[in-house]
Amino acid sequence: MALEQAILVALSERASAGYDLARRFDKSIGFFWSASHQQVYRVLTRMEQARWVTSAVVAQEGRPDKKVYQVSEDGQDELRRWLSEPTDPEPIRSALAVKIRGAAYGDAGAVLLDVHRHRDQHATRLDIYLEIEKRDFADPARLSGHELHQYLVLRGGISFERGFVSWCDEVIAALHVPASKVT
Amino acid sequence: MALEQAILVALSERASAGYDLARRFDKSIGFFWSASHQQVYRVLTRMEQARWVTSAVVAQEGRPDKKVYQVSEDGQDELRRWLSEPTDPEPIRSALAVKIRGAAYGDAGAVLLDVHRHRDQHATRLDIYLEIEKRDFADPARLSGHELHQYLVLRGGISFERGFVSWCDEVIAALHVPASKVT
DNA sequence: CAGGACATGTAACAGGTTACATGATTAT
DNA sequence: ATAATCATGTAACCTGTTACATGTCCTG
Repeated sequence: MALEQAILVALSERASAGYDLARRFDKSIGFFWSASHQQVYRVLTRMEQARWVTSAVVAQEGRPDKKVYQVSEDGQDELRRWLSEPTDPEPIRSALAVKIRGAAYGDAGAVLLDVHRHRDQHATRLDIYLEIEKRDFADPARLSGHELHQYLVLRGGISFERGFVSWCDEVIAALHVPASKVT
Repeated sequence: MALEQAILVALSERASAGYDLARRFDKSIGFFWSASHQQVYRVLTRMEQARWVTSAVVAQEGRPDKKVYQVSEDGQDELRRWLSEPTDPEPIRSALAVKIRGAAYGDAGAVLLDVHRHRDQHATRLDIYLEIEKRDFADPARLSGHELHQYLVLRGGISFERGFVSWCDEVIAALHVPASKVT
């Protein structure tokens, strides 16, 4: 129910073809709402039928034509409506947490290895966010409007990734067999 | 793909009927992997066919019979296999982040209100976790094995909720129109 | 000439949500 | 009486994933 709205936000920021949109869902907007290109195309078709977006075919040189979508007035209404409505809390699904909790029923060492892997992935993601923060939001005190909003979402990502990494470190510290216990 | 394994972990901790399992997915294990009772029943049926679990009907006085499930040897094998396998990162879907990012295209005040709501929900959840920590894990240095694992997962929840609340506070501080700007 | 980027999709399936259905017992 | 708790499900639907399909152009 919210991929539609995420697309409305993305298209409000910039009109795009399905392909471009799908790539934007691999970064930027996709950092907070992931979607595959198949999903994007399917939903875009549905949204055009509902008249939330309109499309215009744009011819290009040396490349296939593309269908550029933009938000219609109905789409703007819908986005406004959704923004004013309370969101219900997202269900949590952390396979890593399930694994840690169940580690005693299998190879706890393998689970620890996986915690390491996730730690590294999230640390990498954190670095990307910190880069973006440095590059695009050097002076946060002066931000306002849309830029401020983007910055705040990025801050959420930074805080989330930092928390994840430090949790992994705590798990690693607790489960990594200390020398005193090996004997 | 991981509800099966979450159920295997839950049933390894304690054999249960579908109804009890479903309730445990409303708390405890459900804090990290949510599932509705319909899902639990459906997957349990599938798992019994795959012989990962076995069931025994237990008659009760003054209450309907219940089918108590327990993990079979095949189920234990499957859980061990899954625990040794790398988990891929969970896709992130935060409708609240999408909302904040799109706040400029609608009523930013309503979005702020929703941020407050989420802040409160997560603060409540944090309190629950802190209560559990105090009650069940008073002396974390002495924990080992399964109890330690449970504790570490709880620590993850605490860190996540704390991070969420402080992110909301940052958003509220940044978007709450300061008196100097009202004039 | 092979591989990757550009561009748009379809089809089958798996996973999750919402609504409905049944029936007993216990507490208010 | 009525609602809540115990207990187990079915059916329809929506969302998301995986695999497949097609064709052009540009770069190495």
